[in-house]
Amino acid sequence: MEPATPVRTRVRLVDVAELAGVTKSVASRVLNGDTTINVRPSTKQRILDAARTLNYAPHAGAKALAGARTKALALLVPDLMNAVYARIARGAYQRAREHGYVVLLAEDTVDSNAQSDYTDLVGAGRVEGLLIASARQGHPLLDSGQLDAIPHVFVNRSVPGSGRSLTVDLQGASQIAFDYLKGLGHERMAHISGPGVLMPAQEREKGFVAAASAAGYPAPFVVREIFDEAGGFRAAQQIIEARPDVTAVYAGTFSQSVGALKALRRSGVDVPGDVSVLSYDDLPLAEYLEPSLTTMSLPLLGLGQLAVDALVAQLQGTPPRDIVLPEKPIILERESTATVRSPGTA
Amino acid sequence: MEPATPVRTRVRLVDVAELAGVTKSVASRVLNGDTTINVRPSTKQRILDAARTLNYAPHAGAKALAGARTKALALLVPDLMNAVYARIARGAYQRAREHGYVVLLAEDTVDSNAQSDYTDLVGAGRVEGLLIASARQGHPLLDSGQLDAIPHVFVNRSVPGSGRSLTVDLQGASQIAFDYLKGLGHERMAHISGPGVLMPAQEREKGFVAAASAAGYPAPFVVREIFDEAGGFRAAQQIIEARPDVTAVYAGTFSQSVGALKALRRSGVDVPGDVSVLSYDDLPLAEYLEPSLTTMSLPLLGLGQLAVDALVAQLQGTPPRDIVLPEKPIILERESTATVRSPGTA
DNA sequence: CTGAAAGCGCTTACAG
DNA sequence: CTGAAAGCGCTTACAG
Repeated sequence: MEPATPVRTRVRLVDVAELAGVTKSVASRVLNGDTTINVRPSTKQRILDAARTLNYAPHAGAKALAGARTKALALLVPDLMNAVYARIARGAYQRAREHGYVVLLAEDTVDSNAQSDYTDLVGAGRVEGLLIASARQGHPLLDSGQLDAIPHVFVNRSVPGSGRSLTVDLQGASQIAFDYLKGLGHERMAHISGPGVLMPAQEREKGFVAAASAAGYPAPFVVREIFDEAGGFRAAQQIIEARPDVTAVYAGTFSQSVGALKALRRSGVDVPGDVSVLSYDDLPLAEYLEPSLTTMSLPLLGLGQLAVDALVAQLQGTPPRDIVLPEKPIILERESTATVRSPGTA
Repeated sequence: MEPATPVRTRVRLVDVAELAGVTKSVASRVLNGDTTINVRPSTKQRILDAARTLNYAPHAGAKALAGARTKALALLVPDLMNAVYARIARGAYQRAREHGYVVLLAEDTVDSNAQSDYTDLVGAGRVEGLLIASARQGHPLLDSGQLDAIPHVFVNRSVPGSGRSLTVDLQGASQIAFDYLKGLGHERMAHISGPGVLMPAQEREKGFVAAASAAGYPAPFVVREIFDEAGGFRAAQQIIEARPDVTAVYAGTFSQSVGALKALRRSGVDVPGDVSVLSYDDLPLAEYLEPSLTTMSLPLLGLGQLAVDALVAQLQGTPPRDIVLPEKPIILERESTATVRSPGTA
């Protein structure tokens, strides 16, 4: 059994140079857009044409070895199945291509070996930088000190002291959420938050509580559950039980909202008649649920795009800094939220 | 502005060799598990220890240049947001790691440039092989002849004549679906199929129609719509309008089912009282919809895993062949399906 | 300005 | 069996 060998032998830089009647050096410089070189436009054109004719694709490994940039970035996400990361990834891909970079996506799950992911991608010299959307507190990469050696950016994660966090203003989002619900006349609200160790959950929670306090409203009832449907389900049960007078629920994720909807329905609580539900993450599905979900839409695509911008800037020597996306999240109103029921109607 | 240079200089093979007191050659062979070499166990151990101590990570580019395998595969999916591909991807990652490979994920959307994706990954020598889950008919890669030069496998896509298709038996799945609905007493069924050009849609459709015909049942009413919620919504509307006597709907995707549920609800059709809905793709969400969705669960993780196995085998010289997953899909029964309503009850 | 040459970090025939 | 050496395809000081 012979290893399958590619049929066609690789087109090399020399081949291009030969066809264009120049040396490798010139061809290399022209192809790489070196501006310090001075070649006749006709020569330049000949080289470009030759490359196109031969379908020249430079060997990434050779380039990297010779000291050139690999023009590759890696994006680490905690969960491929999560639509939020899928959006961020899409934004990152788009923008990366505009910068001439490829993005290599890796799922950095809790049980997968972050260490070997890192080694495979960074240690092996495959990528120039890392977009990390998977950094929870205590993440192995954070403590290993390995990140010191490589340009990186934290996406949708504020890592204290890193100076490299790219985030949406979630406290601000919670303020918007509060104002919206308040505008509908709600006073007794609950918030379905996430695991305490997760920064986004903390931010949302803090902002919501602060907003209520600033408005002189009763403190929202906060319950922390994991970010999936089951978490939302349990959270809603707790809310109904502990605070039956709550008229509005603000949930941290789409999945939690779906779970909450189910729990409320089960308990005979009408949405939005008795309780309004405000969700996160405007997925196509939101419109098709029963009732359709009012959602807070975060600029996720933009987050991915700006993350790439920030990383590329870092690669070019700009000192890294924390960035909070300027775009405000917006609320897309659907059926799950409504004016508060008049007191005593229930 | 200086380019950010990594602080630590790279640990090379020589460094490991030196520390272990051997030459590069020996170190290389030992590290790569060359069995033809004969070294004392103690020497071998010293080399391994040295590598670990120094945290040695071989430069992927240099290895590739020197003719070694890159130990990297690329997976092309049409849509990152689609949970089906996320599962396939997860399966592929797992298995690839077991084989010592990295998987680079790329979203190969209709409007993205498949050509440049290809060039970036294959042409640049970044990967040894391609897992293609994005090949629709007329896909640029299919006609360009470029695939001749690289080992590849089509995942969940049967590309006629390729001899490299890895698929689930969707006709068989449709047979199972039919038998299930028939078992519930349904006779007048409809099928929400997908765009005619997509092989999976064709297979499902063909199998369902054939099953009905073989059983001597009326031909199912088939409507072709795109694979998302909106498609399912429109499809259900057409079904209600054209065939109000239909009692069971078999939808090709989860999203279509969600859309269909909404359309039925809107039209006052009770699910499963009036019409049963059988969906595909057992997502966590299925349980939380109203009513919860009965789904056909495909061995998606296994598909990703076997795809990697097949590609790795190909890389080792085994002639490629079409493979149909042996595992049968299973039906997870929930609330959206029920025994047919007794005739005339409506 | 331009081209010849060195060197990036590996692997693997090949000679000893 | 083992080690010195060539070579993979590039880039980029450096000498001319």
